[in-house]
Amino acid sequence: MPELPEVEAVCRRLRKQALGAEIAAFQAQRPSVASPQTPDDIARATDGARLRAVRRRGKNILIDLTGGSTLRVHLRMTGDLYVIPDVRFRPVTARAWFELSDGRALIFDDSRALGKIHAYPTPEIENVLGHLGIEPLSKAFRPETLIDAARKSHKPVKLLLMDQTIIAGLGNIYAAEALFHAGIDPRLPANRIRAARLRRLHAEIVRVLRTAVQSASIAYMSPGRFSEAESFPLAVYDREGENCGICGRRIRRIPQGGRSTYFCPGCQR
DNA sequence: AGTCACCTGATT
DNA sequence: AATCAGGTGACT
Repeated sequence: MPELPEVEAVCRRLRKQALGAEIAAFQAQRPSVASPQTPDDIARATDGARLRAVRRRGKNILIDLTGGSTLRVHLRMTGDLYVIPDVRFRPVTARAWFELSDGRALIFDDSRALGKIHAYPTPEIENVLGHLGIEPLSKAFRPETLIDAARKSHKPVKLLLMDQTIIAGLGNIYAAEALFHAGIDPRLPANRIRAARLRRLHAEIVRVLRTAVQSASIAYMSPGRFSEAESFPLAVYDREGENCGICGRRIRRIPQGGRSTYFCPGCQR
């Protein structure tokens, strides 16, 4: 589910459904959702507050509240955040929820229970997220940004792309997809890739993410729970053994940084 | 720079 | 029973 495009889609849906809503109560089915903070910390920051704005920074969802607090929600691997008409309809995988004054509920649904909700004074958010790198869909993300970062790193370029302190929001799927479309072998040390190819990679990162945001926003906004997070075809991700749509060679899967990287040995060199 | 722990559920 | 999963931070 959630890399930058899916998180962005959740933010858009939240704005549509819950901006202005008032929080009546916070409940944590699993206290660790707030760790190292406590459910009481979250309740204190949110009781009686209204949702003022919903922002995204990398894969973080930021909910600014009246009263001066901001919630930071991280979906990690399996999290989702959505509004339902009545808290009694929540799924068993609801790890925490906010009861809204209008009777609805904002559900933090997370089957794997790795996601987090934290509360901070709004101005502190800058420091909390200060380690994050550039937003890849912002104007500030230039080819030179990538070229400079690559020059300083000898790790495999796929791991560079997934480093949140360099680019905020790229994850395993879209890093692999961008590298495929740029024709770059994910194993290449970043500092051994020529500037011209990094320019191409920059363009493909932006293109892949924009496409995915569009797709995810439509998928998440349609009524009911999303089940197919990716409704547009991925070129290499999760396609080990299939034939590449461009050159026909078998797509490979290799471990990188403890996770799977998919790539086409014909197209990516 | 690489490995592991955090969790649950789906798949092999 | 074993392996894998789109993330991240804390270890070695």
